Amino acid sequence: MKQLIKVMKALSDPSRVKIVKMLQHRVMCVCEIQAALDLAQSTVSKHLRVLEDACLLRHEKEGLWVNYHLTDGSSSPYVASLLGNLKHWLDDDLEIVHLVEILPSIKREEVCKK
Amino acid sequence: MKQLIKVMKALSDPSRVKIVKMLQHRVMCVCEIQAALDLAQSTVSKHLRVLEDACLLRHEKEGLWVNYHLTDGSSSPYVASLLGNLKHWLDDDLEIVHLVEILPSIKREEVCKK
DNA sequence: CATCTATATTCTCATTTCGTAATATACCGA
DNA sequence: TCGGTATATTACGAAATGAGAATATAGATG
Repeated sequence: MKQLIKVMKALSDPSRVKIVKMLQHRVMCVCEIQAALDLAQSTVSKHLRVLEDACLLRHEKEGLWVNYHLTDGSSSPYVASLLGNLKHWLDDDLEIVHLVEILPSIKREEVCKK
Repeated sequence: MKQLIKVMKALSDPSRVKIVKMLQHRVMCVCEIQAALDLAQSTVSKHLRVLEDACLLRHEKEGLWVNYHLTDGSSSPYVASLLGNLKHWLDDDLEIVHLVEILPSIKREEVCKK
């Protein structure tokens, strides 16, 4: 039960769902996600932690950057099903469509170094 | 997006998930659910409202009683998928197993009239 | 080592959420 | 219509949540 609740809670926030939808298209670092969602860096960092704690994401360090990507869902049937569903859910949501559209223009070399 | 978040939030609380799992087995009125979960009546009533607002439940009046039951999921793919998944999810969860076990012993004629 | 940069953590505040008790409402039966 | 019962709604407190600012940490580079 605890694990299910953790996954459901993780996916109960629009920003976090948007993060998942973006990561379906490519690996992203924190500052790229921050640029896409227009949130404070600490806010993004915390959202990522919640998603990772629910086993929806993983991260790998690449120098200064930290790359986040979706997991394969092998940690639990909840994660597998929901990540599977989210592959098509919201694909016609206007906000998501827009996010995915601007995704190619968000490059870490340009977005960071403020 | 809003609809998805509403469904996810509705299923982000253990008590509400328990209600869904019980309703898989039979229709229940508020006082029966209250007896099963050992919560205040107002608490149960509010949980039911959240679930119904997310289109996971419906209710029908039967005299003084209000019978709650699961929907068929036709309101949205989110509801359909999650209700579908919840048909087998948690079936081996100890707390859920226990709830389902005591379910037959909870009868409105005995449980109400305090 | 000193410094810059990307990220994580901490602090604080506003909002939401979950719970109960108290009250209001709806419906049944006498 | 009156009393009783089941449920919904309201009021309110404690705890969790989501946001940003400020600070700490980690890694790269000179």
